[in-house]
Amino acid sequence: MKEKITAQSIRLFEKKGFTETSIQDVVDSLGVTKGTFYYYFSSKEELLMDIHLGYIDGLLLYQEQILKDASKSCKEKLFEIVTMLITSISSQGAAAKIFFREINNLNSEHVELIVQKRDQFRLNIEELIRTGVENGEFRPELDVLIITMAILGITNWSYQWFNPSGRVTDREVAEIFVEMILKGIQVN
Amino acid sequence: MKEKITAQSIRLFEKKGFTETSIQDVVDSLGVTKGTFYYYFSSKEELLMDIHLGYIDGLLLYQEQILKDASKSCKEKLFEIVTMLITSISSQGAAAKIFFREINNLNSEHVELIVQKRDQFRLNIEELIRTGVENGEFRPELDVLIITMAILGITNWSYQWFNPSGRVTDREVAEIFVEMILKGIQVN
Amino acid sequence: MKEKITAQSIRLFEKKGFTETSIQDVVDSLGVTKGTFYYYFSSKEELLMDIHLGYIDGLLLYQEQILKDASKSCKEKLFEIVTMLITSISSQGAAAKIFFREINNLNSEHVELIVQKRDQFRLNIEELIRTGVENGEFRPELDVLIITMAILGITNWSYQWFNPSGRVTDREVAEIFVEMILKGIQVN
Amino acid sequence: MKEKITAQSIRLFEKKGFTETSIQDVVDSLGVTKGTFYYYFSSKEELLMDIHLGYIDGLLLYQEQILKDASKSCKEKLFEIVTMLITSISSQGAAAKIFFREINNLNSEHVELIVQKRDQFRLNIEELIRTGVENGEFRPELDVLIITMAILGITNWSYQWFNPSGRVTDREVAEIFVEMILKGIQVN
DNA sequence: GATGAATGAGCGTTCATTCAT
DNA sequence: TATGAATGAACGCTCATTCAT
Repeated sequence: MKEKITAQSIRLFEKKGFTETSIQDVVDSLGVTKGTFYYYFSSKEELLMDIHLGYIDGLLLYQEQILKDASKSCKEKLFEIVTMLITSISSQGAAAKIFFREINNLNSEHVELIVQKRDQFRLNIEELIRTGVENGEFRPELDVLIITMAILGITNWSYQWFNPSGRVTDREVAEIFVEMILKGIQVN
Repeated sequence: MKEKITAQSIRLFEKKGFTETSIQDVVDSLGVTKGTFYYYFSSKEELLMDIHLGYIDGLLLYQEQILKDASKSCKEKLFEIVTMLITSISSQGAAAKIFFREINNLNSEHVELIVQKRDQFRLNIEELIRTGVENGEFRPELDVLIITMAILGITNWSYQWFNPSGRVTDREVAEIFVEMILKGIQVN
Repeated sequence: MKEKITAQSIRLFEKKGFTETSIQDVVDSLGVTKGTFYYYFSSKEELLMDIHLGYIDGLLLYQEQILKDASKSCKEKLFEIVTMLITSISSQGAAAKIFFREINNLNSEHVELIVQKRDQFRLNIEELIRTGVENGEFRPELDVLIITMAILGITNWSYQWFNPSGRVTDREVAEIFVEMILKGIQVN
Repeated sequence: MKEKITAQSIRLFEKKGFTETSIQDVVDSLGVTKGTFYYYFSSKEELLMDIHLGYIDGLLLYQEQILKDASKSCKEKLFEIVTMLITSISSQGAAAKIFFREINNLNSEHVELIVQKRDQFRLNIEELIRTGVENGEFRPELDVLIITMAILGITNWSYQWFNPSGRVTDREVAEIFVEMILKGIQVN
């Protein structure tokens, strides 16, 4: 039941927004009562936090697996991380939208925890870029921090537009993105 | 007075969010009463729409000026548009945050209008890239639509992190971004 | 309107208890809406605090007037204070009941303030007894603190049973009380 | 288990109040579940009634024992009853507070029964005073009903302030009270 | 132009109680 | 005996909006 509530909430929060979706909306759509909701969650905010944690923890876990694989180059790892992000947006689009859009509806302690985890994710990419610079894969003059923000912008922004059933698959988008990140768009 | 209300609202909406900011908050912080608000605005949503229009119309206007300058190359125009976006986030940070974050609080007609304008802005960039491909500035195999989304992601995402009083100026960020967009990050 | 709400609330809180009386009950009985209530009071607890302050401040003010009258003996002052308490319970019975019964529904800060005022009222009586002992009106071996509590018990308890329209008037009750306090009940 | 629930409830009801203490609070603090509570009690109100009965029935029983002792004078009996009341507040302080404070949370039938028992307790004291008047121990002009209320006020009020671990013991308080009741406070 | 009293619909949350297991 | 999922009614409170002045 807790999972049913979470799943349904993700759907509704994505469609109507967190604040605009009432607990009543959630439980009505499941044919249960508000009491049931509060049996499983202590507050609406806790539910939102659950959704946030479910999303970011999954990403962090997968990112770590990618990064610790000593057999791959930095370029390959970058490609895999970008792919992972687009894929996650593709497969968990609703949760992703909530994650990027509704963070301000968490209380300050929870915001802090989520921001910490987002920071960790970003720092891991910074580290990857830095390593790539050091081992000669990436250009030495790069401003690692800004470049990392650019890469995150490219990928994260796709929650705003990427359509899993559109012309281009998630993997193809990732390939285009990485091609651009590595080679740029100009003719040499 | 209408402008004072708008300006103050932008500040409050950015800090606390649109839904979490009440009309009472706005008028209290200005030392006037709710009646005054409703003399100038027919609804809270109209105020939000005003803020949205103020932001996007400014961008569109400036974008057009950049694009119609026949003396500049596509690369140069791209640089100017990127700079404009970062600068706008730098100088109108609060309005930018509201623009990207609170669109769902507009009613459906207004959402449609804003989306149309955002689409126009994007289509203009697509057109610019396409022209660059055709005239040999950009690589011919580019997927113009996805690349445009990547560029928008890079720039728009900066509303999430760019700090005008930080280490790097808006212009420097724009330069780093365009350098990356054009040349990529890998060593050739 | 604020006074109408307060007056009606006193009536309802006395009859049904503070917790058992809802804001809905209050506003329904006045033919207004909840919004009106919250236009005048920031919370239900604030209303309760208003009622408490209205009661205790009135008593303290009157008590001071009695005590500062240099022309009266301690016995006379004691009689006037007892009379005042019974009379206040007679004329403001409902507020008195709420005052004695519902203090625990105030928040901790407000409880502290009210307790402080009740303490002040008590300390003033202690001081009166002490003065009476010193000037030979009262017996020298009295335990002033406990005696004060006994006097307060006699008077305050009357909120539980005193009926203004009963056999004995408030003034008569006060006379009986003071007679007993001064002379006791046994035959000498 | 039923006694454990009752004992724990008395502690919680005294600290937080009856209405403010939920069944959940009670069962959580005992490490059991709500179902268990409803196995032993048919309602929260029944539990409160149990507490009331436990307190008043004890007092009535003891009062009867005191009163039927033909070897004691009315003064002595009065002293013993006052002592009993202060002692009960001292030893069962929490239950006493609940008894005096939460009676309004009983349903009307139960209120009636408790009031009846409180009345019986009071009537027994009235009878004692009346006998004392008739046999010459107490002054003949006393208003027995009001005097009884005064005595009850003195003793019952002590649930508001008496501290068993304070400067004065329960027995000493009783002695001071009875001394005052019998002789008054003025110098003859 | 501006006020401020009043509305009314809705929201998040609580909690005593029930009941199948 | 005891559990725990589920209910449903109520509650305190918020807030965008209206409107007579």
